[in-house]
Amino acid sequence: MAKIGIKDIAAKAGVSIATVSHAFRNPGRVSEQTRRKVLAAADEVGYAPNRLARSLRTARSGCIVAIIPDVADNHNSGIIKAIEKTAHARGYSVLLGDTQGSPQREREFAAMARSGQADGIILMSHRMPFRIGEGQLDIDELPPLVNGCEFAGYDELPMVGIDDFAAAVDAANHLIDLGHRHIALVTGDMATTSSRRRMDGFTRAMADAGIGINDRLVVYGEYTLGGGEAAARSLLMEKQRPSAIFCFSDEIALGCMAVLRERGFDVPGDISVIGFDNIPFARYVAPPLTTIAQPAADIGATCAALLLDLIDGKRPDKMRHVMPHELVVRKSTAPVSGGRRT
Amino acid sequence: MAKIGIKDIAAKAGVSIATVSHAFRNPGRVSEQTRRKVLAAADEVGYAPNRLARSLRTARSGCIVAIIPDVADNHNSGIIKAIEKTAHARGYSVLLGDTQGSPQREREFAAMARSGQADGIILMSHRMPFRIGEGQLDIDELPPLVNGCEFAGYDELPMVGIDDFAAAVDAANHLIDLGHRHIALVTGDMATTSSRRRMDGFTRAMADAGIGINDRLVVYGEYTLGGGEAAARSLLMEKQRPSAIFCFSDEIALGCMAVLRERGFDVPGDISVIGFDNIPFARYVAPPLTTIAQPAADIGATCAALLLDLIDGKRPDKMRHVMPHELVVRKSTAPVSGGRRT
DNA sequence: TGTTGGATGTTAAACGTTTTACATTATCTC
DNA sequence: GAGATAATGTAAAACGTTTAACATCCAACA
Repeated sequence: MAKIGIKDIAAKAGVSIATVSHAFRNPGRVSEQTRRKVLAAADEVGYAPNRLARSLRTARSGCIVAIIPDVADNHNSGIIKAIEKTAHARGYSVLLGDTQGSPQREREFAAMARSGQADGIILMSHRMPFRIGEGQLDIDELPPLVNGCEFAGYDELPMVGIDDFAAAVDAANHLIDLGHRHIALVTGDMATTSSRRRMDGFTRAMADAGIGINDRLVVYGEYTLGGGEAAARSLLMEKQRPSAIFCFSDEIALGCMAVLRERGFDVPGDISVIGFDNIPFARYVAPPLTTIAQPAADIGATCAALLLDLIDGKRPDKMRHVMPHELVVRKSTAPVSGGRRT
Repeated sequence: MAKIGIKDIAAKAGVSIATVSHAFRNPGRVSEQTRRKVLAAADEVGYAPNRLARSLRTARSGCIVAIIPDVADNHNSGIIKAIEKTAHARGYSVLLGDTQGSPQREREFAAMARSGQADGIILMSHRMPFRIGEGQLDIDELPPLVNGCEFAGYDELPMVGIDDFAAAVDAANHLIDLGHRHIALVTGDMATTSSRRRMDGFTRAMADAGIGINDRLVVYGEYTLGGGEAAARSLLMEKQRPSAIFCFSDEIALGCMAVLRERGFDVPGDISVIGFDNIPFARYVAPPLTTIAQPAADIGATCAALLLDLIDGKRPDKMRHVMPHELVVRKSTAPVSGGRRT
């Protein structure tokens, strides 16, 4: 059985292909009787209209591409799940653009929107994957694009994410309020705007509290369990031991906590640890992790909704969508212990 | 600037559109000189060939769809990451088919392969999303499809996954060897073939050891942290308390361990817990989780490689690809304690 | 010198839809 | 019964590529 197309259905139902198309896409344009005839014929042979042909004709692919550094990251996967969900609800499919941080792959995925393969882009990166200006693309000629969690440098693009600066301030203040003075920092990739803003927030909070930052206690890591692990090891080699560690992600925090435990330190008895993201695991680990909650599902859903609106030609009413974050205090942070004060 | 197409490039370079196409797709068919001319023209205006038109003409979309119950699940996300990686390496994109277990959505995603939107399917479900036989599709008319981790009931389809039966036997024997007799079981969705086979393996191991299974100690849960949590709560209400719990996933295990801890039970002192999957977190939690490791990355990569071969018309040399599993003994299991023997 | 054949380029027909513009009826209004 | 209007169907032109078939040119060869 060769591939069946609209022609076959037309022949089978004894009508023209235009009528078949109308029967599907445009009921009302065709009598109820013929419509049923067509649908019956289609159903009988299991006809599925060719999406490519349709998309070509209508210049709408029905796909969006989500450009994301790592699907396997817990926070990311929560976001992308929400993206997929809302996209699907509105009839769109999502192409998975896992880049592993490679700018080249970011560009490759972004190019899908220029080749018609996708109608828009959710970009969870701080890099603009198109060449803008100077004879190249103009900023308002870009395909529909929304920036998720990161800022690619163009105010003309909608972006959704939390206020990383304020969130970091909250995290730092929590530690400071508990009496901590020797606070270590474990960052993720500092190329990202989110990490930079968190860093700024931390710096500000410390300054406001009149606490100096010990450079030897800030380690520039990466957003993984292994990153946290390595960071903790290096931190423990310092003779000035921190009484608290602020980690830029929960995965980092869990990595840290594992080596702390292994080395015989009690969390939070000896060292407090605060994470970031509030991934589902956070409340299940021992001790349950104090962290800054990000509304991953909302972020993803908002990104998708915004993008689809953009595709539909609706200008968003505001460009910066800052979602609420929240300090979630659990058991991994505690007042600095008098005995161990260093 | 209106959308630029092959015609514009042809005009710009002073050649026919056929030549432009050849210059890209088929160098050698065109002189080096004209080729450069064309590429220059294309580059100047940033021409990107329309993928839809190409796909329509060549009947190749360059996409595959990965049908998976939940991207946010740690084990799944590892698999899909590998799928994306190998697909990308071979020039394919992956459409994300997160189904949340809905058969309807499974069918919707699968339909993408019938409508030309995707060239093949990786199906991580036990349900066949097409109607086979009885006047409908014949089994060898299916789009290229490989079964990942689950078995949809057709030996004609390649499948890749571990030997769930043997893996469950290994897990059970580990517990049995440690002296456990009152072993609880927390399953995931029992509709899946993987869960069933694990159940069979467990049953067999227990039978072989001459240990009766206490029905009150098997709880039919779901593959989530919350599932594990609920299961543990119900298990602790039994007067016959288990000395060990075999969980069908690490997430379930971590959910269990959290409530055990909360209720004052020591793992593994009071109760041993063994998981399944060996997600990255497993070795970072406290206590580090004993589990059955699945080679998630290999599974994903193999699925993708197999599918792409299938698309290229290569018949796989074997249909059943059973990947190695491995018992990873960490600290969440221990010999049954004499004192607490119930 | 006429023939062959490779190298290079072009024409035009697909691919399977959607959609505009038109044709044909049927129905209504006066 | 004429004319207008609505309802329904169809022909054909797109959409932007790829590719088979054909055309031209020129070097090589007998």
